[in-house]
Amino acid sequence: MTSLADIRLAAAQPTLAQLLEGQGVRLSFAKDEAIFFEGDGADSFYLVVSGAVRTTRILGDGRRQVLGFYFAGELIGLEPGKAHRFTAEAVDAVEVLAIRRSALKAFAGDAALDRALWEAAQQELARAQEHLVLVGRMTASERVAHFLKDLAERTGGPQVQLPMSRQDMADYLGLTIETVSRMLGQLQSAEIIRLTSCRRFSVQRWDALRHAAA
Amino acid sequence: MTSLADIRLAAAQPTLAQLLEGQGVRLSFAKDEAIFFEGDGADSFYLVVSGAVRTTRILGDGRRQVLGFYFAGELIGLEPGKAHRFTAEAVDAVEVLAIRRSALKAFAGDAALDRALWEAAQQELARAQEHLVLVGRMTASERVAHFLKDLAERTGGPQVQLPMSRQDMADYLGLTIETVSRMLGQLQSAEIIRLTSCRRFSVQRWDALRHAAA
DNA sequence: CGCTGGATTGAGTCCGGTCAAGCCTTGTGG
DNA sequence: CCACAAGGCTTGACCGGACTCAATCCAGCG
Repeated sequence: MTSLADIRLAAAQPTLAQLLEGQGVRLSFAKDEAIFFEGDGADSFYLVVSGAVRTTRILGDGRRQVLGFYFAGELIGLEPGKAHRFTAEAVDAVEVLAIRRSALKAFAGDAALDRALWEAAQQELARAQEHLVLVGRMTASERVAHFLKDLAERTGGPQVQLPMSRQDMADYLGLTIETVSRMLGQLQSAEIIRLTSCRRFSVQRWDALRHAAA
Repeated sequence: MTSLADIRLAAAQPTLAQLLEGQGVRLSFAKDEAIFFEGDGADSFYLVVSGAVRTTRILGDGRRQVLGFYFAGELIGLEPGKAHRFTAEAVDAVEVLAIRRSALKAFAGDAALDRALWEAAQQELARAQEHLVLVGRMTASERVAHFLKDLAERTGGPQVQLPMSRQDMADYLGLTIETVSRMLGQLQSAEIIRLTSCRRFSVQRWDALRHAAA
């Protein structure tokens, strides 16, 4: 059910999902399937409809950095140039809306869409910068705590699902799976979180989690 | 002297500096002076005219991450929201063009400017992501080599100036000044670079430098 | 020429990585 | 429905690269 307040809010700041509704092509991807590869022609944007997507860069010797995780309503493919600068893969079963860049050009002059894209790009930059501080200057336990806090805040519920593997988390945080596992153990011993399964947790003490994330 | 080719190029892809020429207010800052602080209202963009600027984030306990260095022709202040999310400081003597965001709105519809801003934002995102890979997954020597390579490529000349201190470099790379110093020493012993002074170097073997940067 | 602050160098420590073993969950096939 | 296999996760022991602390060097500047 949609309230009047919701309608006003939507009118003031329509989301990308709303603006792009009905546009583009719906595509499905299985767990670990690639949506696009680094080097592929970047002729489309992808709006995540459901599931989780990771973007990654692989170095010659196999080292991997996860640049980001994307959930429903988030946009992938904001890149300069005509080739993708990283790979995007489905973390679990994923549905996306693929929108050709050329199709967007047809909207030129749509102020609401322009504005939403501009905001999304700036938001994306802000996230990359936060991520940089995390990886550049925080300890292993701070990184893991920060990651869990972010995820819990994005989700909202008391039980938080971890769609990604330990390897994904480690490569996102610039750590190893062993270190991630140990830090999770520590946070649990400190009764800050509780791992109800290895892909699901709940926050026991929010203040302590925020403090641990520094 | 401006050739016909230059004019055509400028017409095809005018730079931000060209588009904003004559706009805004020229400001000067002394070494280490702040252009704006984290938390300040973000009502302007700043186009660097001369000198070098660093953007930084400081954590509660004094740890610092340098998010980026900006040189002549580059734009600072692409941020969502109305408050700056980091501090910008002059690395050496700096001149900038301060342009009110509201003044830019007056240009709405200027397709060339819109396009240039959009490109700048995407370029900035790409740089942040490269930086993330550097800090998240590269060794100390790779980080330093990569930094020197980037700087040398941006500069062009055989002699490259380092406007920033070792502390700035360390905080950009997620290392300590001692480690930066040691890695510089190693690169010099390997005859890949030559430090003509501690703020100036030249590349001896480009292939080796690129290789060391992985 | 001496002062001062940044840069270098050295010695020792520690956090996170590596290697290895074992556990637990999930899924599959008898 | 259970046995088993396989892959992901955890745990432990040890190692090493980068950090810390400290002494010294050196360049720029008054």
